[in-house]
Amino acid sequence: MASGKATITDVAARAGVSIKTVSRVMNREPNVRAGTRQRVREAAVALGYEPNPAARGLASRRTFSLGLLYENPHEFGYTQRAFEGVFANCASAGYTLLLLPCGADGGGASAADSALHLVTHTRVDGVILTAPLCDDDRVLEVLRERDTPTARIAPGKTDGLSCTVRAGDRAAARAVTDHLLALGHRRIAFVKGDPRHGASAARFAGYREGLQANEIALDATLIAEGLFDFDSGRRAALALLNLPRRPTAIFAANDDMAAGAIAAAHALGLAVPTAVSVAGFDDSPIAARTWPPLCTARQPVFEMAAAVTGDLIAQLRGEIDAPRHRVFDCPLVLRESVSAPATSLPACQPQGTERHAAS
Amino acid sequence: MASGKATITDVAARAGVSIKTVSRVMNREPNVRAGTRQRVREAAVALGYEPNPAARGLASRRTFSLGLLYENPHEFGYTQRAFEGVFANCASAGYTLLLLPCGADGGGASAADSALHLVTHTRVDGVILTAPLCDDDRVLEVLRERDTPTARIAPGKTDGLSCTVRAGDRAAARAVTDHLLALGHRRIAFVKGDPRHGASAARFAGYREGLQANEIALDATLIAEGLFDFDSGRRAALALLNLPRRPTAIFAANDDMAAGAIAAAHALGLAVPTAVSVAGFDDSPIAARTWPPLCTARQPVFEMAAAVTGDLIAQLRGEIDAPRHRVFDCPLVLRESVSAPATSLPACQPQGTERHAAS
DNA sequence: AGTGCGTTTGATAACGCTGTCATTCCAAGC
DNA sequence: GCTTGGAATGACAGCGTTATCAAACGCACT
Repeated sequence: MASGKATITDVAARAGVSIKTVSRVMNREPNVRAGTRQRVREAAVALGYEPNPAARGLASRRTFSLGLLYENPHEFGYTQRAFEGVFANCASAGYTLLLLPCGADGGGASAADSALHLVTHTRVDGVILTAPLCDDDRVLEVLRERDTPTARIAPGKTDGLSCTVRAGDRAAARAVTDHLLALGHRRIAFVKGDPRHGASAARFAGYREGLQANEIALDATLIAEGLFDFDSGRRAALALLNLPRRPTAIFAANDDMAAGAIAAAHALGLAVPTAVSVAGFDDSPIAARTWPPLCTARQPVFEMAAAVTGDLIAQLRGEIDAPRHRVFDCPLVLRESVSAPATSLPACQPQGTERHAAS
Repeated sequence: MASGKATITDVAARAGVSIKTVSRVMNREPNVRAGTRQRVREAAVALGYEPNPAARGLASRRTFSLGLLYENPHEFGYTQRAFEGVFANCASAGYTLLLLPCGADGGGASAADSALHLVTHTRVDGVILTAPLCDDDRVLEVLRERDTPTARIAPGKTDGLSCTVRAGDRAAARAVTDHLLALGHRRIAFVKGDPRHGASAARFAGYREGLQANEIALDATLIAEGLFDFDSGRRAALALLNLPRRPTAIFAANDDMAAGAIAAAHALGLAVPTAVSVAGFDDSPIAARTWPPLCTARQPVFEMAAAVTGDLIAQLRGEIDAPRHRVFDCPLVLRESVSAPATSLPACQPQGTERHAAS
């Protein structure tokens, strides 16, 4: 049965009603008698009827699709997890999802141009922005001009117009710092994240707060700049670990950089966590794949993305008036890359000493 | 100028032609005088006209969108790279891309149901399947029933109906094996991939071929089963490295499992590559993030995905008649996880001895 | 000038649905 | 029984394109 060619007219004929009533049933509109509704449903199923999205879109001036705009991520695995969360909610709400990578390494077009394309050419009903695009003024302006409802994942600031979701970055970074302090670390280095991301500053603030609460002065030599990617983390850690008085712990603002820090430690023949502890942030897929596995704070990206997508759809449906702003906790994930500092630091057997200088 | 509300009628009026002519110009159809074409183009630009995809889809019975169906991948990072490649070509050809994760961990619906949804509800013009879905008979049947042009990435077998692209798995696995042999390894273990992937058998065949060419008998105790994910690689390596006569090298059928093997070696206090060499396959993002970095074969996923997408679009446009089947080379990537075997194996300083049993 | 034929253009009918508004139905109230 | 008003239903006009087919055009030949 059902060759996918049935139209609303066929269903209407079979159910003995007008096409308008079929339309009402398919769109879950009120004011249809229960019996009628039932009959229409059965006819639709029997014929394998699926509304034609193009016709629906043309008549209703909606596309039932959302756009997810993102930059090619330094944060390894983040985008995919966010996508899964967004998709989960789109699918259940009957929305279609368009991904749009953009930015320098994303494929040519500027972020604002991509956003423009999304709203003019593709005509999505709403747009979801991930960091750092969600703080890009030109992108936001384009979307505002077109009155496109927008949701933002991990923005630096909320704006009272768009739904947002973010992690409790400061509190979680504070918890990681407290954990290191509780183990006895006093020289804790911090590798900052990409300054374009709002989360970077918040995580750094949590780190500072933790030190302050323990009356440890901020040591500027222990603060390094990073960009959220593996290599910037590796380089930052290399510099930190070559310091005359090197830190006993490195807290990197995300896992990818922390993985880089672990690699740097290995390269210098410093065992983790014996010689130096390393903590990250996110609990991204790589956190469980380093050796030793990364101690980190779990950012529930899937859940965050799903939640904000739900809010956006609710807004599109007019179910909520004011935009929602959600904050998710990031629980500490204890893994082996962190331990109490050694009282003295024995020179460790370097690893991979005999390795080649390879391509 | 251009508020995105201009219709084809506006453009026609401004250019002084009929809407049909505008349509012809917008669709690059022949038989329009050069001057007319020019005038229409200018009018369209001046008004900021963008064709309405819904109207276009309704009238032409096409959606100008493709679906990418994939299982939530064990292969870490693979899907995202494939997506980028597919997207790159869709965007330049004016196609829109719909991602559809499916399968057990993808979000509920079975693969065949997802495929059905794609062709009935979303009505994509074509579908791209990644392994292992591209060898799923039910999925293929659904698509064939609906006459949906299909492209397949890394299928086990070609079928003469759909465009395909795959890596030269056997040759590349052979090259990795040869490399290990050339360094002097004789006890080379192999961790197989997910048997549902066509690539698994091909890579294993390459490994066997390499041994055979060097007249080394296949040692069944050195063959382990894996599923392409980190943990199955870790477990397989753990077993192999606990063998009475352990291998001097482990060749895992993909990088994620190889990363697991490295973790296993570390856990047993075996230095990589001093005590045991580890090679992977894919050159996925994790390959550069392990310690030591992974020696592997580079599978050009982006390029493969882009190529097969181009073929699919060409097929949709009727530019090619018979489906194309492409094979991509996977060049060897030399990195530090592989070296010549030690003549004798000194007991190594175990790493992370003091680590906690953490959560 | 007239004829023929391929090229260029346009009038108009779909495409399958939703929005608007009129109509019908039905139970309650007098 | 007769009104009344809200709930249920339907007729019909778009929505902005493409497809069809006919008309007009322009050029090379008689």
